[in-house]
Amino acid sequence: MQHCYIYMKKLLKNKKIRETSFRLEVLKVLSENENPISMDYLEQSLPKFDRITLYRTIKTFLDKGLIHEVLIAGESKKIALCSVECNEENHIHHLEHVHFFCENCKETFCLEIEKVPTIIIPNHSINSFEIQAKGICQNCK
Amino acid sequence: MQHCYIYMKKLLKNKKIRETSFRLEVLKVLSENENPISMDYLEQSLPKFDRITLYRTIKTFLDKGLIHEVLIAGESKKIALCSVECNEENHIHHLEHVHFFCENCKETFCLEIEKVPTIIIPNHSINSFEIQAKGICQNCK
DNA sequence: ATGTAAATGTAACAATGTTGCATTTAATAA
DNA sequence: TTATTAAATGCAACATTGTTACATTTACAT
Ligand SMILES: [Mn+2]
Ligand SMILES: [Mn+2]
Ligand SMILES: [Zn+2]
Ligand SMILES: [Zn+2]
Repeated sequence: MQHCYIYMKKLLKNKKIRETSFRLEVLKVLSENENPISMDYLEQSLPKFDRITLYRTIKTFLDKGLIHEVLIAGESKKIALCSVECNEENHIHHLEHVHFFCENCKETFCLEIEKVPTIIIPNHSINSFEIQAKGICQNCK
Repeated sequence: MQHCYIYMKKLLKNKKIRETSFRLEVLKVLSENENPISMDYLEQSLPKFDRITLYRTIKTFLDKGLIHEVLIAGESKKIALCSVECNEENHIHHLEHVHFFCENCKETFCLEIEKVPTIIIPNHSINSFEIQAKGICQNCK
């Protein structure tokens, strides 16, 4: 994950989000954390911030598909950067995005795994689905 | 789903939750709704209630495994009764519990489907996992 | 450089969740 | 049945989280 401003500015531009200094600060914190972070952690990581502007920033980032929510039962809501799309140098395919919560270190991870077999629910048409797994992470084993 | 008080009282007893009139009222609303409901809906469905007691009731129900949370990205938190365990008369096996959000009628469903193939994440040990699907439900097709 | 729509900061407010404590109640023992 | 006791409740006061309105500032296209 790159943290430089040029990269972050490009991220905003790609998603048609106006570049402001505050949005770059928020994006910097998100970029520095590989794993999903809570609003609480985000606020503590920002040097100075206006609470209302932060809410609006998060809403904008969510609406424009720059970040996504990570909801694990019993855990506080977290957010994480969406993974970058394929480009000329780097193609990611046949991978399924899952959320993993480690019951030992309490950390939440966004993981890309080999595509799991299609889920079928009789008489329902599925447009998308999410998987949240709990267990013991790589580092804690 | 049975709604009678004898059944609800048994539910509480089985989970070692003290029987009180307020808890029976909450349980009644949950029993009357097959699908997960929001706190907001629950509050509006209770004849009279104390907000603080309601929070504590929900916490107790969650802790004792009588209800479970249903978290869908972008939707408000919902709760639903846990399905009844197997007993002498009725055995349920090889079914996986999934949450389905209908993008048309905006309803959330708890569904039991044929067991999906095991999900494997390299170097992680999975104790449990949840699936949240979005699409069009049975009724809306 | 200028115009304009978007973003920000301030304030006031609304909704949601928590804690302490005195009173009431349910479950248990006598 | 009654007495005992730990749990649940209701109230108040508080803390956290999220929203709205509006005047000011800023980004960005012309
Ligand atoms: Mn993720
Ligand atoms: Mn469910
Ligand atoms: Zn871990
Ligand atoms: Zn539907």
